Amino acid sequence: MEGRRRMLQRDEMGEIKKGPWKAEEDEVLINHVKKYGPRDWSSIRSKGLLRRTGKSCRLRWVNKLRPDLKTGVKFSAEEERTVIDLQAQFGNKWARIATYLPGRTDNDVKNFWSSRQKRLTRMLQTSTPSSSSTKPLKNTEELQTPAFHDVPSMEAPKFSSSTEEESMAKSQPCLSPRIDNPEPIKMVPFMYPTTFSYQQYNAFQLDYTTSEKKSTIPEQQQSQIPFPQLPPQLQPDFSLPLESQEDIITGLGDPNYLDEFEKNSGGCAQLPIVPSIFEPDRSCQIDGRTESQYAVDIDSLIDDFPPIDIFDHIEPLPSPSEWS
DNA sequence: AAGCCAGGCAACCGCAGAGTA
DNA sequence: ATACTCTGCGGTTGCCTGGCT
Repeated sequence: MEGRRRMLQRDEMGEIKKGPWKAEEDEVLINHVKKYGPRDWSSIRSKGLLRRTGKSCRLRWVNKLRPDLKTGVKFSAEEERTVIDLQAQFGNKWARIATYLPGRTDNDVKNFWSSRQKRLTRMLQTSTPSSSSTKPLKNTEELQTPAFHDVPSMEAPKFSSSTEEESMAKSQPCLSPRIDNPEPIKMVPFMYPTTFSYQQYNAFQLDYTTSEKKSTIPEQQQSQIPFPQLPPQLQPDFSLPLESQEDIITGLGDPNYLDEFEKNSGGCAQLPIVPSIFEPDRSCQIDGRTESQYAVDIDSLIDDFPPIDIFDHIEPLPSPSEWS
């Protein structure tokens, strides 16, 4: 409210104008770019063409007026996958990520990502009643990596130079798999590593039941439940290539996977998201060197399912001695 | 019909780096 | 070497809209 009043005051005083752009202003801006190209943004104001700052003009051009933009088109499943993959590699380098998505701006990517994060957060919060739902998030770090600090980190493939990295990325606009591999994709058995304890596994068991529907199985009996059972829609299919299995795990195979996940996982969705990350599952040649490829990298996992404080609700399992 | 809420989006702000006088 | 300007980036905010109650 205060901002809007300030904005109007400035406007009336003939100072810098802010807020939504009018069609006439767009027209002036487009004409300027036609004449001089997309630069000298500040001169637009100094010449008295518009009462907008150079920054504002540039932003308007880059995000809305540029001719090659995909305005009003939702992110496709492919684009979504690319963003997820690149975000895992580059972090929040939206401008850089946007260069791999024709017609998308850094703002688009940023907005897409934050919407996605919000949505995931909401999903997890709805599914984790009591303490966590009322506990405000303090910072982004808390949002991202609560229980992974002790997990060995998986790094994206190393490149010897930024040029190499860039050329790789350019030749692979959709980076899954990230690197050209002439070999057919290997079938990877979906195995639980022997060093991975049941308790650790259980930490990844996301309970998507509501508080009402929450399991009432006594702890003792829980320990008798056979080792992780997946609901049919999340069962890995060993006949599928790795990527498809990854899709099952992350849900990326379905463009509306979040919707479907939200709808269908009314029961206890157990996501076998851990095992495949512990070992490189394919390798490829880069300039004569062998590079390991991971099915899922830890960062993207974390980002895909920001656990927030879901671990607050993991009840301690009975000790092995209590197992019958 | 009105109110609430979440999602989508546009735009602003602060900061940093590059270029230039 | 320094100050200034321009440009670009990432984070954040606030408005609008549609769906739901």
